[in-house]
Amino acid sequence: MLDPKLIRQNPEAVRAALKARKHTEEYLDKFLALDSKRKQMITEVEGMKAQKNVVSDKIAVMKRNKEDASEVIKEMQVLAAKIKGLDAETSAIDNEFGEILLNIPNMPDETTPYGQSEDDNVVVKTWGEPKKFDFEPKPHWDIAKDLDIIDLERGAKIAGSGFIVYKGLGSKLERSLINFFLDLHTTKHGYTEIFPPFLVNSGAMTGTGQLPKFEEDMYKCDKGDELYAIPTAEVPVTNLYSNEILSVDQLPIKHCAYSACFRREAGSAGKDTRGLLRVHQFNKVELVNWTLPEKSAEAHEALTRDAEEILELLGIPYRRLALCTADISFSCAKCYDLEIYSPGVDKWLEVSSCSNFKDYQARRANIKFRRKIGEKPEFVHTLNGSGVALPRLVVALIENYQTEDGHVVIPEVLRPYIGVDVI
RNA sequence: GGAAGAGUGGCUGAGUGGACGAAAGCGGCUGCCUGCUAAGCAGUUGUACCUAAAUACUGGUACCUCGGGUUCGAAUCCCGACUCUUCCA
Repeated sequence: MLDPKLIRQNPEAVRAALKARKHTEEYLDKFLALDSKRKQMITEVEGMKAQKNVVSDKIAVMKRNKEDASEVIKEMQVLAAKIKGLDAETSAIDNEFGEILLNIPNMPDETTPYGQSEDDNVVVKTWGEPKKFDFEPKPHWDIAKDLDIIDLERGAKIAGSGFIVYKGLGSKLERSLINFFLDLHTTKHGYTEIFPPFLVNSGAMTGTGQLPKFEEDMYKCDKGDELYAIPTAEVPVTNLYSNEILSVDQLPIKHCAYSACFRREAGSAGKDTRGLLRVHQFNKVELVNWTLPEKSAEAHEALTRDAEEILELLGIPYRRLALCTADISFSCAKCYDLEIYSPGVDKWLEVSSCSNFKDYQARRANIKFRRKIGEKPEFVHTLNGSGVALPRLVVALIENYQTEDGHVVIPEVLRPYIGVDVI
C-alpha cells in the first residue's frame, strides 16, 4: 500500500498517478473523505480510554485503602458503555480505511514511460534476430502432437481446456528447463533456492497484492480451508518475511523458487489460447529480491539480466519492453517484460515480467529492516521476475528449433539435462 | 480422527483480577572504571497509531498467538480459532 502520509500531503500526485494508470480515483476520494474523520474518532475514544484508565487506578487505590468506591464505579459503568459503542464505530471506520488503502495501486516510478495502453510500451532492447527458415515453420501444437510430447486432448478430458499433459521427452523437457534455470540462478546469480507451498492463505495473497482486487483470477479451496492456489511463487516467497524486521546485513536477500502456477484467466477467454499460449496451470521459476530502498533500481536491472541470460543461453531471440503507466500491474512501480519471438505462431510471447515494487508490497506484508540498532525500522523494497515461465518458452523452443522433418533440436545447454540432442 | 498440555519482549523464563508494557537472567546499546580483558560497575533496551513537533524533544491509546466475552479494571477469568508438544488410534 501507499504511505498514508504521502496521500495526505500530496493527494494530487496520487491522483495524477491514478490517471496515468487509467485507474479509478474512487478510493483516493474515499480516503480523503474518511481520513480526518478517522483521526477525530480515534482521538476522541482514546481520550475517554485515558480517563477510564486513570479512574480505574483510583478505584484500585480506594479498594486497597478499604474505601467505598461504589459511586465511582457506577460512573465508570456509564463511561465504559460509551467507550464500547464508540470503539466499535471507530474500528469499523479503521477497517474501512484499511480496505481503501488496499485498493489504491502503487505509484509508477518516474522512469516508467507514460502511456494510454499496452500499445505505448517501449521496446528498450532487442537481442538476436528472428530465425529465417527455408521451409514453412509449423506451430508448436502440430509439432508437439506429431512427436507425441504434449497431449492437449487428454489434459482437457481429465481437467479442462488449458490443462496440459506432457509426455515422454515433453515431460522431461519441463524438468530439464526447471533444473537448468534453478542451477543457473543458484550457482551463477547468487540466489538461494526455496521450494514453497503451492497453496497459501488470504494474508499472503493480500501481502503481495492479489487480494482483494483479483480474487476472480485465482483458484480457491473454500471448503473450510480458505486456501488459494498460487498464481506465482512470488506470493509464498515474498511473504516469507512478512511481519519481520530484517537486519541490514541480511540484505539483499535473493531467492529463486520453482512452482506450479494456477490462473483462472477470467476475462481472457478466446485470446491467444491455442496450444500452450494461455494455460491454467504452468511451471515457472521465480526470482525474488529484498533490497535497501536506494538499491532497488540497480537490483531491478540485475534481476532482469538474470532472466535474460536464460534466453541468451538457450539462443532464443528476445526483446525487453518497458511497460507504460497504463500497463504495469497493480502493485508495481516499474516493470520490464521479456518477450520472445516464435516463428510458428509468428508472435512475440511474454515469458517474464520483472518488477520493482519499491516499498508497496513491503508495506502490505509489513517487511522492514533496521539500518542500525536503535534506529526506526524502514520498509524494504521488494522485486521479482520470472526466470522464466515455461509454456511460452517451450513454444518458442519447439518452433525456433524445429527441423523440416518435424523434429526439435535441443540447445547445447539443455542436453546434459535432457540427455538427447534431438526430440 | 481422539485425549492431555502449552503459546509472555531478540532469547530463556516469572507472573493466575488492580502498584504489569510486564520480574529475573542472557543478549544488545551507552557511559564509567580497569593491566589479570569473551572481566567489573552504572544506565538503557519493542512495535503501531493518535497528539505535539515539521525528521530529536510532548502527552496518550493499543499490543503478553489471534478474535470475541465478563468486569470500573484482564497477561491473569470465560468462549471460539490457530499453532506447537506429548500420548492414543
